[in-house]
Amino acid sequence: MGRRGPTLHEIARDAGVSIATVSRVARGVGQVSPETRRKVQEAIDRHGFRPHHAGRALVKRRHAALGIVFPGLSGPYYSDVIAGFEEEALKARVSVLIMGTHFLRQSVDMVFDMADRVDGLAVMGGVIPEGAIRRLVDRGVPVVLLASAPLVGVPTVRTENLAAMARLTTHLLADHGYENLVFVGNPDGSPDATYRWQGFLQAHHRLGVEPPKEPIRVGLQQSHGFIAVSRLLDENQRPRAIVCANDETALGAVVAVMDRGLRVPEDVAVTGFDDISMAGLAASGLTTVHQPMQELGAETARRLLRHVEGQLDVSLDRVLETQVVIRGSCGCGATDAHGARGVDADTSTKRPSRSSQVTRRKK
Amino acid sequence: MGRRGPTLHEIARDAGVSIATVSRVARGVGQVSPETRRKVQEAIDRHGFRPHHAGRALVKRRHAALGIVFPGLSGPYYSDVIAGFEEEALKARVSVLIMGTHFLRQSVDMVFDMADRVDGLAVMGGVIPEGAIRRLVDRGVPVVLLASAPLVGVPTVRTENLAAMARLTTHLLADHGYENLVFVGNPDGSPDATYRWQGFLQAHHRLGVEPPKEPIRVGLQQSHGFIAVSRLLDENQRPRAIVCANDETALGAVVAVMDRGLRVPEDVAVTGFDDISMAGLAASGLTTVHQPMQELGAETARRLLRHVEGQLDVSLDRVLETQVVIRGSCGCGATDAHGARGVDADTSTKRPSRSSQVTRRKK
DNA sequence: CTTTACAGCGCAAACGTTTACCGCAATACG
DNA sequence: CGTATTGCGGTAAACGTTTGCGCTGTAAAG
Repeated sequence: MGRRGPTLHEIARDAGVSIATVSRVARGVGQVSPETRRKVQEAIDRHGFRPHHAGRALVKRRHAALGIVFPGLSGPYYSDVIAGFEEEALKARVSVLIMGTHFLRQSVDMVFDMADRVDGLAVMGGVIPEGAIRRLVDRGVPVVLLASAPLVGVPTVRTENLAAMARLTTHLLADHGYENLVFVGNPDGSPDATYRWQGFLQAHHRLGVEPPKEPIRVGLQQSHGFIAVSRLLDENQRPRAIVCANDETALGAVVAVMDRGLRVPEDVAVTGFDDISMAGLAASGLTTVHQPMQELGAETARRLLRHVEGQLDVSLDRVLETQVVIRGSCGCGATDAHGARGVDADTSTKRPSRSSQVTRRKK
Repeated sequence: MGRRGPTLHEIARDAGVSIATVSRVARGVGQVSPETRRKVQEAIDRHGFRPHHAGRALVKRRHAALGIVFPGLSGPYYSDVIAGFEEEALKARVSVLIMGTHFLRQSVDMVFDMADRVDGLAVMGGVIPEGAIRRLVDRGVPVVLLASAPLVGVPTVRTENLAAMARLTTHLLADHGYENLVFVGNPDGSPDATYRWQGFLQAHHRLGVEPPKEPIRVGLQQSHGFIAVSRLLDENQRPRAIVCANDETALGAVVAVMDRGLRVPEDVAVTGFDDISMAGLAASGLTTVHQPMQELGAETARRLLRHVEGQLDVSLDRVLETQVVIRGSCGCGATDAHGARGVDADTSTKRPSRSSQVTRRKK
């Protein structure tokens, strides 16, 4: 166990120079004669020398790594955010440490462990308590919050949730004239869900419609949507439309509805949020809100990188735009079956619909 | 920029002891009187001391980190494998470095960079050339191959692809009596695709049926399946069944078929591979092969951990079982619409079907 | 009262880098 | 021919830990 490969000293001995010279040659800096450089380079190649990361990190006081913390790791949402984050980090030649808290209590400790081996940390909203974030920041750890409610003194990157959900809900209420909507999702579960629930409420209030007292509080996975809606229908409380906190629960909801022999959207309309790449597939295509998940990750990485350099205003709160995407599951143009987003996004038709600021997307 | 937080020295000075004692107290080891321990612990708490990772890594010659390398990062497949890997690593209190090569040439260098800062590396099959793997191993880097063709001297963890695909293809050929099958996927793209193509061929040969000369060589994303099948149908070459290399392309294929006004499975049957959680949703539920992706990641992590400890037989080639899952898209029981796997897997009915070793799954 | 044992803790040597500083030799300049 | 200048490259001091070793002093054993 332990170290593999040669050190500066061995190369130095072999090449008959000092370790300083080897270090200079290896990094291609400093004043070294072509002659010496060649000789040293040969020794480096011969031994396959590569500098040990820890030694470098110690003296440079940089880990050359960024960390990102999520509640869990599986699911299309996380993977897209991670992909954007990682790609941007790689460009800056910085490694990415990843962690899912899995909702364990011990996970806060693990986040602190992680903080000790990276230069900066991206933390998704809601995964660890605010107090822990504060302590991290107080320790001097550069932190960027991701999809989180803003916290004073901590830069944030997120997407617009509230207004988008309000527009989507308004579309159901005003354009379709649906009454009796339900909301599936737990507002206390994550900041995203909180804002979406608020947008749902806001739309009702603006239109003078009484919203449901309570959302159906379940998690964000497909199975949660399925179970919640199955139960709802079994109780013979059939809503006209089901507004889900994200696409995965919405897809679960669609299955549950169809499972009871009902049709989407004729009997029950369903909407989602996120616009994951599968959203175009379900039944007649899921009406949802598009948010740029990959860009969310990428922007977070860029900000974090700047934060590490001390070049970021910590009061930053970047809000990325989102867009309502109308497909079939809300009841619009049922003939536009299964719009295939992600398949050919460039040619997707965007045109104003009945409700302004709403994009209708087909094929 | 650089270091934040106090060092052993500052705590030692403050507590009036030596750094050795502080180190011992911080780690809870060695002989320290209760009195001293208390005093030092107070100083540690007061300053919020946490040991600097690089210092420790240097002397312990351990990074306490594992790396995992994929071609890309987004998509349900990777996220599940990663989730399994990460969870297992976390249990061992080891960090996870993640990287997507994005099919760039420079990525091989980056893999070597990564190798310098982890204790072991999991590499997905096909992402970097075999020669690079060899060099990694020669340098003494513990490597475990993931979903790769076996390579002598390098432990491998993978899932059974060939036989499963042969069973699935046999089901289409023999049980359904379909002729004129096409295969969508690039056998040269990844080891998984290679084995699946071979299984497809094997089934044909065993039944004495002439297989297609060539597969339709496209990538593994949904859009690739959509485009490939759209083109195929536009050329008026309608196959009776489309066997896809994975679920995502299969889902793309389903959309393409429906887009032409054709029905799945009545006009064209479609099958996938992987059994991602969305597979239960598409149209009448995707017939596919279930493979334990999360377990694949977890098992890889466990093996890698043992490899790092020098306790792993490098000739290991672990093959995880897979299972054909029959849903509606192959033409079986069209009334079983949209089996919702993942929703309630425990209650899923498993019963022998016409073709042995095949599981029929509904709801 | 002397020896032995051992708990408690400090000293100092690693671990493998980077880099400020300095000395030396060769060149340029007056 | 003496003096600045400059290019090379070596010396050594960090960076922050862990840990083998050895020195104390007190307690137990003889």
